[in-house]
Amino acid sequence: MTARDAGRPTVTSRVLDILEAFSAERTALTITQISRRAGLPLSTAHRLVGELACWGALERDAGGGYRVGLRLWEVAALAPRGPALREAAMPFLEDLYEATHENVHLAVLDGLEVVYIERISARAAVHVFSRVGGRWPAHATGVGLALLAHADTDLQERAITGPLRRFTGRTIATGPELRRVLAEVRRTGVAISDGQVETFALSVGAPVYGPDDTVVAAVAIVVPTPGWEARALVPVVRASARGISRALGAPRALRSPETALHNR
Amino acid sequence: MTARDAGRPTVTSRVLDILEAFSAERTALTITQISRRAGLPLSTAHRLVGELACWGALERDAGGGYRVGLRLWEVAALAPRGPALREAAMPFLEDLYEATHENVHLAVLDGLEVVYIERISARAAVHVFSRVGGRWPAHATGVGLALLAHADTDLQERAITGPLRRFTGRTIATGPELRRVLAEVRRTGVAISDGQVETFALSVGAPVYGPDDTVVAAVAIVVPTPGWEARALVPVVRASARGISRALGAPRALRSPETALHNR
DNA sequence: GGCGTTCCTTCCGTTGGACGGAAGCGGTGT
DNA sequence: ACACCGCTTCCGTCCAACGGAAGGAACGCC
Repeated sequence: MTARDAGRPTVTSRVLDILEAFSAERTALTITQISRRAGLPLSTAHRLVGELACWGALERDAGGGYRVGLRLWEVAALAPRGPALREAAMPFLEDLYEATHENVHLAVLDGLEVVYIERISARAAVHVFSRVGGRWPAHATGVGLALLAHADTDLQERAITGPLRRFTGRTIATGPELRRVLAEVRRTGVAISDGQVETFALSVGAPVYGPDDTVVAAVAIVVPTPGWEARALVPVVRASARGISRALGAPRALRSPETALHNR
Repeated sequence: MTARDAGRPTVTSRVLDILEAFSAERTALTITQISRRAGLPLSTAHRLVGELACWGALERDAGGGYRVGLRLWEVAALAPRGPALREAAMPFLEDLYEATHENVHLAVLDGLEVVYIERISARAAVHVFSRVGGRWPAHATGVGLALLAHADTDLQERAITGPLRRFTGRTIATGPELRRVLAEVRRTGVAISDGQVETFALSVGAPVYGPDDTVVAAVAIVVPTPGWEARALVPVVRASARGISRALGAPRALRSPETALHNR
């Protein structure tokens, strides 16, 4: 599947390997470090990094090291599933934050993981595991369950049959359990992850629909668990998701307000 | 200077040309469009785009077109001058927004242009020209003047001697005038752009200092001009800039609060 | 001061991957 | 049915990418 599956390194794959060498822990690297992490000969890394830096995809810092450059960020700011989505959702996320003063998440699905597009956190909030641009297994979090429940059937099957990483004693750990939870999420329209990532945290998530009426993202709110009831958060999260869907132009969000979906 | 100055197209430069083919107006392109915009033969574009899409730098949408991918955005989220800066500044920007409910900008300097890192806008705000990830000439805006005034001397000279694009009758249009304004900005610590981009808008900007006590960014607030006085905004903007500088670990921001810099 | 280490940069002969014209394919409009 | 447009695949040519090697600069240790 990958371009370098046959051990045939192309120039493009090397360039991408260089970008991949950077991580949240290592945002600044020397050429030598890049060459090691990307598995490239020093002279090759030197040449490619030079070209990338010249264009602005990488930048040199004061010490001579390289960092991800502004120019790359400018291009990335055009990603529809990233900043463009964030832009539309921001007002609603701020409302959600104002209503609770807890952690608010906006994420999309990529494979079996969620990628956090935006995060608003309480100043002195509970320990936050998420990071904008960061990833997390979908089966554990509120946003992840909301996204997975509305994903392609074969993707769901891959999640159900695949290994499920365990974070706490309450993390969903078996396929049948995940299948049951996903069905429940589809029935109620919201996903609740109670103590499945951290024992003392609770997350309520809801799917966000795009113009073609498919689920494109999910919002969630994460709160400390003694002190909040999941039931109390369901209406605001659902309303926020509807608002974002409407802003994105989802037909579904324009229809009858909360009748068919509302159970009980 | 450029890698392709000698008309020697390298693979890396072609890959970057492909990324460059995307713009704010055209966020989705077909292979044919990419090949035209990047000036590449179709088969070459096809091969390179395929590799980029395989890695995740580009993504296919429902219609078969290509968009900037999430994976690229993840890497770009590591840029110190982008998201990392934004993260530290966000609480202060929100305070600034709460205090005025007008447009708040955070930007950095790249050449003679500013690049907007973050923007908070009033829901039904005045017409907004800026865009996150967008560029604007530095000599006209509040953020731009604040940044330029503290930039390298030779960069300032390039701005002063270079052509100055005019937006309104009040846009700074001559070198000597710009030189005078920049000196004024350094003296007062704030930059005021009154009607220099749009006739009925006023902007007050202040520099943000990094750990090494150099100016790394600028904050500004943009308000409609009949209804606001620049003088009234100076304290909040300055306080916000100081707050962000402190959050970034600037020694300067820890020193005596507002004595030496405060004039009158 | 001498020496080892580490990292950056440049050079250049070899070679294998990038190149792109051409042809085939599928969809759409007239 | 034909023309058009865009996507995809193929394959022989050739030149740009490759990377080992050597030189150079900066730092730290004995």
